Order: sequence, then structure tokens, then C-alpha cells
Amino acid sequence: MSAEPDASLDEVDRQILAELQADGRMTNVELARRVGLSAPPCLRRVRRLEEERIIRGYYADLDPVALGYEITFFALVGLESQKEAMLSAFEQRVRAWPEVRECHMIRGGGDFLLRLVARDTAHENALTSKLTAADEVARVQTLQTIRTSKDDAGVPISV
Amino acid sequence: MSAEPDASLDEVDRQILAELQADGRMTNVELARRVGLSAPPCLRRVRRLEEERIIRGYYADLDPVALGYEITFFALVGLESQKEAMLSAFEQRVRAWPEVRECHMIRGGGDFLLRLVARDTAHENALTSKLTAADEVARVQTLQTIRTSKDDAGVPISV
DNA sequence: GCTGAAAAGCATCGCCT
DNA sequence: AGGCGATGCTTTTCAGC
Repeated sequence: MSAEPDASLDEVDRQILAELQADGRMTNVELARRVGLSAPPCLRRVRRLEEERIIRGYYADLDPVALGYEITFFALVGLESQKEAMLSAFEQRVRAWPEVRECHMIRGGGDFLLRLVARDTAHENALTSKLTAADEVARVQTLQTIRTSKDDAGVPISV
Repeated sequence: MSAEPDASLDEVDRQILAELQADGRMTNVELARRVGLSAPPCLRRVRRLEEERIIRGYYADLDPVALGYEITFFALVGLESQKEAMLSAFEQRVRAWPEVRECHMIRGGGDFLLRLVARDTAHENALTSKLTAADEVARVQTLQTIRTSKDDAGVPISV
């Protein structure tokens, strides 16, 4: 499923990826200028990177507060058992909750780390209760974010 | 610092945000068609949303593995004290580490949740050691991701 | 605050190096 | 592989509703 047959990325490809990671709406002409190519070969490289799923998509980064989500929090969730059926059942359950934005299974058995958003404290409490009440769930520890000093998407790119 | 004077987003604005959150490279003509506007007013709305920092930017979503980062992990870091000077010192320290992609202060005093990427296990161990060795740090618990079943950027948008 | 036309700029193709 | 030139869209501005 993941992208790299040989991961044949030369320096120009890495520069393209770094530029598009920083500004995904840049025009191809501007991108070409920055990496020192003319427009057509630059576009061909971008298309190849998209086809090989090295570029997985382009997203607008929105202010959660402007959209009514005052709270971002994480939850460490421990399940009743680490049987695969139960792990999958939990994953399927939270997949359907729009407030759960990320769900990561953690090494060590039966634990998940979730990232959630909530409109306010009442909404946050309701979500925590809904997690605690789920059949598969044994314990929930919420980690409420009170300040975020760094929030970079993606990965570092050394060009 | 955050964006909303009145958060005057009508239904069309929300639709625009939902579309651009899903595909940040969509042309303005296509966006206008989807939200039922002609191109010029649609572009004006997008510009307004950008100026008010409701749209904070656009980025390409890249495959970490293709760029050589096999491992994503989280770290729960407890500091020696919760004095503001020590909290800031820790934040400044990790701001300079490119492998630390997110740094969130957690309610309850002196704890941080970090998201990090590493090229391999050796790199991950080195990062964990570097965290443990930092002056401000009392304890580090790494939460290694073994499978991610949901990884949605942004927030849910009810149109 | 929208529409429609027009100018400028961009994406993209075919061909050449 | 990269560059050039041509074509059809897209973006962007501006007048008018």
C-alpha cells in the first residue's frame, strides 16, 4: 500500500516536495522557477509524485476555533482485551465519530491514542463518556491540550 | 492571535472550507461550480477567508515512508518542575528539533505530548535518549504507533 | 454581493534537443 | 531526461446590475 518502489527521489524532487509541503497552492510556474526548471518538466515531476502516492493529497489548513472547535484533546484508551476482534471493533466504532480525527494503536497491547476536537467542555465531557461507555473500553485517560507551541504537518525534508 | 471576530461564516463559506479541506488544489472554477457560485465571488470569499486566517495555509500531504521516515511515535514527557521558565525552556529546546513535529502542553502540570518522526529504530532511540538527557526532563514515556486506522487532518465541517 | 466579458497568466500537449 | 512554442483554461479585474 505504501509508496516507494525504489524511492528514487533526486534533489529536485525533494525540493519540489518541500515547496509543496509549505505551500500546496503554489502555481506550477512559480514552483518551476524556485526549483530551477521550466514549467513542463516540473509539472511532469509533480504528476509522477502524485501517481506514486508520494504526494497523497493537498489540504487547506483551517482554524479550528473559527469553525467552532475550541478544544483539541488527546485520549489514551485501554481496551478490555487485545484480541484482534476487539481491536478492530474499537477502530470501526471510532471511525464513525467525526470528532475523532486520529486513531493510533500503541505498542504494548490494547492501547490507543486518539486525537479529538470538541466545541466546548460539555462536548468534550460527552465524548469522553461515550468512549468510557463503549463495550471494548476498559479505561480512558484524557490529555487536554492547554497550549501548543509547535504544530508542523508532515515530515522534515533535507534538500 | 486566533481568527474569529464574529466568525461570520455562512453556509457557502462552510462549503468552501469543506471542499478546500478535502482538496486544497481544486481550481477556483471547480470550487465555484460545486458551491453554486460564479468564479469571481467565490474567489473573493476564498481571499477573505485567507485574510482572516480562517484558512491558515495549504499544504501537500506527503508519504513519510517515501521520505525515509519509517517511524512515527508520540512521547509523553514529564518535566522536573512546572515553573513557567522551565516550560518555555523545554518548548524552545524541542522547537529546534526537526523530528519533533508537534508539541502540546497537557493540563495537569508539567507534562507535554510530542509527535515525532524517525528514520529507523536507532534514530528513534537516539531521539528518546536526547529527550531524557535534556535538563528540564524528569521522565519520558514513548508511545510507539504500530497501526493507524484513522488520520484525518483538520476538523469536521457541518455544512 | 452577484454576473459577464475581457485581459493576463497558467496548465498542458507535441515535438525537438 | 529538459526546453520551446502553441492551445485552451483559469484567474483576475472591472464595469454594470
